[in-house]
Amino acid sequence: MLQSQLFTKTKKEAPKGEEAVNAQLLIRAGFIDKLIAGVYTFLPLGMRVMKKIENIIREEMVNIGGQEILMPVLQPKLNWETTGRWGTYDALFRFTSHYSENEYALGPTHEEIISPLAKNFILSYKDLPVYVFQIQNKFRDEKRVKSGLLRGREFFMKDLYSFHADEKDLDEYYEKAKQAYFNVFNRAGIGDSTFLTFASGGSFSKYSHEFQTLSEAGEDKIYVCEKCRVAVNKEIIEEQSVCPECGNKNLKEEKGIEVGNIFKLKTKYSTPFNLKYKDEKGVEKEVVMGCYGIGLSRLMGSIVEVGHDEKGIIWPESVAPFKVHLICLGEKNKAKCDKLYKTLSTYGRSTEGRQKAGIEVLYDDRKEASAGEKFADADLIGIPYRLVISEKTGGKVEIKKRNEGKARLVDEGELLNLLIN
RNA sequence: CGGAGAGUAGUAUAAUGGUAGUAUAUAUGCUUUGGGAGCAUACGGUCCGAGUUCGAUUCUCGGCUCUCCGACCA
Repeated sequence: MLQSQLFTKTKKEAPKGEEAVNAQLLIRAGFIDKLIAGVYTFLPLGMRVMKKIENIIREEMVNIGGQEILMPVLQPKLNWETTGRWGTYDALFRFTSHYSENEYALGPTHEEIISPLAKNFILSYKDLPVYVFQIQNKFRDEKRVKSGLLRGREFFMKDLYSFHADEKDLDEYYEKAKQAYFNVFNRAGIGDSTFLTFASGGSFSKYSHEFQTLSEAGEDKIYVCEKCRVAVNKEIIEEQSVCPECGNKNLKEEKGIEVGNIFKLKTKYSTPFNLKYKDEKGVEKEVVMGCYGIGLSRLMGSIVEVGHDEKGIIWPESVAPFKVHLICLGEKNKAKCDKLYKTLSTYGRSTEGRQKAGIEVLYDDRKEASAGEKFADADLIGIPYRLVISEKTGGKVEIKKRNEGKARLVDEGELLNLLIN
């Protein structure tokens, strides 16, 4: 991608009044734009990050048997009346059609849609277990939005729903889902600061589990057992002030961002929707359910909260909008830069039928920008590898990682080796 | 939902009951290219409504919006 053609520009100043680091940096660098409080446009850079996060999550969900679907955001009142949540779910956006008396909701979560949907296809024990998920934007009428991408009214979420013949099967799958969630957060680069956290289980389970990323920007108080790398949410600390794994009473108070939540619904939604199956003996039984959510946009904000310095964002390579930021200094070097850009971005594409995607490069080819401006933008945008070609680099290329201070000169062969491995 | 603060060019800021200033961005020209370059010229602004006033961006009231704190939160 040529930076001269990028839709967005960086800003020198953070928007007025915006205190959350993720909001400041993502807006300044041109990843997102705020439309109203808690509602953002994802710009080209932000969209690339979002797609990478999405793909990581998709792979992990498919890996535990998830089948992807897409349910409607626009939903009828009836489904919400069936569970009694039309009147009690405060965060539900509700409205009436201008042409009729029909009332609708914008989906904040999809138990009310997936449960009756599943009735069409789950009739027998032979149809179980089954797992479906979707990735889409959700709407919640939050009393108070806050902290940039961390709590919004419209946000991206992955929600997976599992259907089982009995609780034992749910329990087994729940553990698999837990592991898949760890994989997601590890791959997204925040594994080191993300803790499995025991939280309220509602009326049907003792616990649910949250995945909490330690951050000052977090809104939850959690108590971390450093031995077991698990934590307890403050909401249940009255009844549980010791580590549930090892009994350790010496827990450390921290603030966390809830980046994921897994929950055993059991029959909470199968009952109102009459979601049943026939077992081997022909006896009707209720389907047992689980639900598993990850907020993608919140995850993106969390990654920025965890990975930044005073100059800008430091993206983990797995979710960075580009792998390489190539900076060309001086018009005299343009031909050299163009050539390297072409080499990198087409690398491996046509060699002996191997299908490689090429290296993702943002090429700062802007004539008018000064060296300082280009460096400042590179630091702000936070792409993992910065390459520079200038008068000083001679026949070589300077390479510097965003999270390291030192730059060094390499030749093209070494460069390719570094970037491919 | 309770409380607090704030709305002035694209962005960030200053000032004023009487012609709204600066920086940056943008446009043009020239110079410049290793840490947000220089000179010149140009373009561009007081959230909405009502009230007070000869006159309101400024004062008063109402509304809307944003941010923060708290409460709430599958």
